[in-house]
Order: sequence, then structure tokens, then C-alpha cells
Amino acid sequence: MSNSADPSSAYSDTERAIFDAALQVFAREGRHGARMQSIADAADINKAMLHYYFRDKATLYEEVFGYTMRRFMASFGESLKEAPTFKETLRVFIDGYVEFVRSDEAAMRLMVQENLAGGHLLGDHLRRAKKRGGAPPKILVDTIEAASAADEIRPVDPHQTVLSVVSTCLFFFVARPTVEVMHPTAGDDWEGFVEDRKEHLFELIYCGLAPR
Amino acid sequence: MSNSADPSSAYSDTERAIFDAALQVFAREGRHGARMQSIADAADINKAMLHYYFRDKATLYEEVFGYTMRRFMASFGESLKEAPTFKETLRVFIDGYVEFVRSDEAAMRLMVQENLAGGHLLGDHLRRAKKRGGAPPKILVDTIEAASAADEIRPVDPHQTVLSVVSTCLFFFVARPTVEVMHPTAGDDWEGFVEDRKEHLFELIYCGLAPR
DNA sequence: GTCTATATCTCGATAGAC
DNA sequence: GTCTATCGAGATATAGAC
Repeated sequence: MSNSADPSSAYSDTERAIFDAALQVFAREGRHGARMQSIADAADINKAMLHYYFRDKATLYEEVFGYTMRRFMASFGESLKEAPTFKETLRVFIDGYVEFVRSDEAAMRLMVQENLAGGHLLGDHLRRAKKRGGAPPKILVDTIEAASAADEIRPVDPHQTVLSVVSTCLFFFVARPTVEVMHPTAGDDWEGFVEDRKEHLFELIYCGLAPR
Repeated sequence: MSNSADPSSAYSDTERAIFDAALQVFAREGRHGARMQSIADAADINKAMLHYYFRDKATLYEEVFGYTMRRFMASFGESLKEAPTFKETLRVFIDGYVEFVRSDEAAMRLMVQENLAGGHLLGDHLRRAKKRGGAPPKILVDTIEAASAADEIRPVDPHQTVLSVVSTCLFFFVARPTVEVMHPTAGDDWEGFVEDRKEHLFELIYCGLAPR
């Protein structure tokens, strides 16, 4: 569990509380819309403590965003377990990735917010990660290409395919309020809906990639 | 082109300029993050004029959001043309819906912002539309069900399927800054990438729904 | 480290000249 | 209708006692 890439591993309890509260508030209200008072309330501390531990709002945001970004990039690798067939690999990935997002919807919202705002901070992080060699979905693209070469699936553009898998695993969380109104059961039983969705996504994509 | 459901049809040039500018800024910064000064700058007018034409920030937002929401709900029906086979219907829908979003990415961003923020205003609109009978994707769900009953596609949950189609058509716009960095060609030639994507999505989903 | 009080600034909104 | 100047609320940030 101790993770050297985790900046929050060196955090005190108070810092963790602030960090978690900030993530929630930034994710809902956005970088500029978020109020320091709301963060203080959510962390159950005084507003002055925010400035004691993190210099100012911009610093706090960058800390939260940077950490969330790294977790999101790592999530691809963590969701992609070794499996004997592509079929099983896909199933495990969809399960793992959906569970990752479900376990921290605020993190997902923060990433989407940054994309909507133009993604300049995000672009810097991504380009740096790319130069370090470990581009996030590279590992996924390789898996698709290998399956394609082994005739386990039909020939497809692996980049487009990865984007489609990620889209379907993420978007229903992005649009959760809409889905809860429109879908017949999602509003009453979100957890059950997510389970059904994992099964549906596996079927749709696996059939969509099957050799003809 | 004159559309009675279009509140902006009665707008003067100045009002249109404000409305368009407000949409862009609200879409990027969110309801609370948006600054009246930014909107005035984008509309190339004085800040005081905003309050002259639209009473206050909340009024302006509701005007912009309401109009955008109606356009978005109508877009499903507009993208779904009559066609002899489900295969063609799917192709035309993907083309039409992607083009709709491409023609006004700010509108899409505004919808997503509202979802991320909790979607209370959005929920009201949706529930009202639902009670009026014309729930937006109902028409799409029906199409899938009919195709399934006619054995044109395998048996699937039509609600899940519609959500998957919409996810894949929308999400790459949501995450555009990320996609432009990660995808090998999207950054240099976005238009070309969108064309490729329409083809990929049709193939993936059509194969994914084919009878086994 | 924690809290209160307060300084400083930004933003939405208005008053009033033209 | 348009613009400048400004008010007042509310937000960030800091000073300083404990």
C-alpha cells in the first residue's frame, strides 16, 4: 500500500482531511467556483488552516490535480491484469476500470473539469508522462494490437478502440444525473445499474471486435 | 430556419452576441466559475450592458442553459432519419449526432458542466420533458427494440445500448484536450480524426449488435 | 498548530452622465 | 442604448494572540 508515487503518503491526518475535502469541492464547483470556506467546512477545520498547510488556493488545486492525474494515469495499468485470452483480459479491464472510477467519482469529475476548461495544466502533465516513455494507454493499445495480430479479434485501429472502451466505461459517470432520470432503474438502484452496465459493455465490445 | 422553439430568434444583434459569448464562457468555466467580465470581453461590449439586457448572472445562465438543453433534446430526433434497414439508420444517426456536437462543442460542454455540478436544473428540464411524453432518447430506444424484434440485431437492453452509442459519440469531444495529446493524429488534424472516428464507431457498434 | 479578527481584493450589480 | 465610476457583498489571504 505504501506508494512512492503517492504524494499524500507523507501527509499528516489534517493534511489528508484538507486534501480529500478539496478534491470533493473542486470536483463539484470547478477550479474557480470552489470556495475556500466550503473546503474548510468539508474538512471540518478553520479556514486559516488551509493557508497554513497549503500556501494558497492555486497551490492547493495544483497539489490535488497533480495527484489525481497520476492516479488516473496509473489506473490503466492497474486495471489491466494478465489473462490467458483477450476475452478474459477485456472482461477484467472493464470490471477493474469501472470499479476504479466508481470508487472515486470526484477524481473523475476533476479530470473532466480540466478537459472542459481547455486542459492546459493537463496537457503539461500528459506531455511529460509521454516523454518519460510511459504514455498511459500505450499498454492498452499494445494489448489490442497483439490480440489483432493473433487473430483473436478482427483488424481494428487500436487507438480508436481504446478510446471507445474508455468512453463507455467513463461517460455514464460523467452524465450520472441525466442517466438517473432517463434510465428506468438507474435512479433507484445505481449500484445494480453499474453491475448491469459492466456486463452490457463487455458483450457489446467483445462482439464488436470478434473476427468476422 | 425560423424555429418557434428558439428563444434567440427574437434577439437583437447585441443580445445574440451576449448570448453566444455567455455560452462559450459558461461552457468552459462553469456556472459559478464564469466571470461577467469575461463574458463582456468575449461579446466585445461593456459589462453594464450585460445587466441591461439580462437582469443578472443567474437569469443569463438560465436563458443560455434552457435554450441549449432544448436543442440537445431535439438533436436526437433530428439525427434519427428514416432508413430502410437498421444498419443504415445506425450509420446516419452516428454521422448526424457527431456532426451536431461538432457544430457546437460549447453546447455540449455546458450540458456536461451541469451534470458535473449535480444537475438539479437539468433534472427539472428532463422530468418536465418526460411528463410531456417526449423523453429524448425514447425514440432511439424504440428503434433498437424494433430492430431487435425483427432479428436485425441480437437481443440487447435498448437503454444500455443507447447510452453506449451516445457515450462513444460524445466522450471524445468532452476529453478533446486529452485526446489531442494522446492520439497520434488527432492533435494535428482534428477534423480528419472525427471522420475516422465516425467510421470506427459504426463498425464497432454494428458488429457489436449483429445477430450471432 | 489553532483560532479570531481584519486587511485586501475581486466580482456582481447599480447610479447617473451622455 | 452606451459608458464610467463606484458601491457593497463576499472571497482570499494574513496578522497576531494563544
